[in-house]
Amino acid sequence: MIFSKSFGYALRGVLYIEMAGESKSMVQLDEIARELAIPRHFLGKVMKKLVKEGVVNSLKGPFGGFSINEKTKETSLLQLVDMTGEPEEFSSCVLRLRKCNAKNPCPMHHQIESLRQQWQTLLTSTTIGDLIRKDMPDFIKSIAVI
Amino acid sequence: MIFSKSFGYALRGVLYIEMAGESKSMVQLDEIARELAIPRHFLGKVMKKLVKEGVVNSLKGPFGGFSINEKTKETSLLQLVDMTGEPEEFSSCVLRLRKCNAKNPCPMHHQIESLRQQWQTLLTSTTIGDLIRKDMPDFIKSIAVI
DNA sequence: TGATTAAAAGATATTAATGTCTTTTATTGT
DNA sequence: ACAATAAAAGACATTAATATCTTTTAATCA
Repeated sequence: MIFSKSFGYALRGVLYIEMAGESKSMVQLDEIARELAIPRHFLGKVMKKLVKEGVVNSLKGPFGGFSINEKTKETSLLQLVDMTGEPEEFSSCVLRLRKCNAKNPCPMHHQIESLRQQWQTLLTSTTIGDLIRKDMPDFIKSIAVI
Repeated sequence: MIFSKSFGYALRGVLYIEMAGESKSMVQLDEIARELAIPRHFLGKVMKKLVKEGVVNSLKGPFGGFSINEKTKETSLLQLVDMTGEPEEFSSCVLRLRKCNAKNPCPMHHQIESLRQQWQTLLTSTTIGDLIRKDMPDFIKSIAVI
């Protein structure tokens, strides 16, 4: 496993807001949680973080809910990973060896470092908007419930 | 984070047994845990699994401890990952999207699949013996305590 | 046989991630 | 102001990974 459930919830949640927001201004937690089969209150906490970070907007009260903003589509997956609190992710030696770094590399350091770089690049260069643009029709199925 | 602590303990533990075993026939849990700064009893449980899988040998009683066997150096890192119980690892979509597979791929499916493949290949083709052979002198520092 | 040693096994504790439930706060319309 | 709505916030429960402690089992030696 690479990403936390929280990350998956955040990503699918934002994507759902993007999609459902095309036909209405506000998308409510109830609907998102129901359609994506995500625990409602837990999703609420995850979304709260994204609101604090400015990735999506929210409004309380009647006709309230969540909506996308200028930042939403520009947000990279790596940012989303950070916001949903992956503790260190790729920071230390994935083999969990000590004192492993470029100067004193473990035997697999360079190979792993290459993969890590590719992975990091992919996550940094891919934005939420990219995911929307690519192949929307099939993709809609991907974020929905099983 | 990619691998569990258990995996790291297992790998460092086996490597320590390999190294320390050069000068004595049996390496004891006490010594391994102390030198690698790993919780003793927890390491014991991890090592127990490896013994059950035949990756290392163990002997109870005085002059007992752990020792390597024919299988030790041939064991791949992927096998070690499995033995230390990563639940699913790379099995489903890392973005945690549903219904994501080769036929109905999520937008990042192919890029991620490529990285996953590289990673899997690396873990499958690298054995514990490989880690020992590569650059032992510096490497010894890597598995030891901070 | 009995004492000692060390792994194996079992029971329990801690911690972080996840999940659930209740209360509070902000917004809207009457 | 009041009722209704929906997110925010807080309290608590569950689960899995990790950690600790105790008891049991197997081996050695005197």
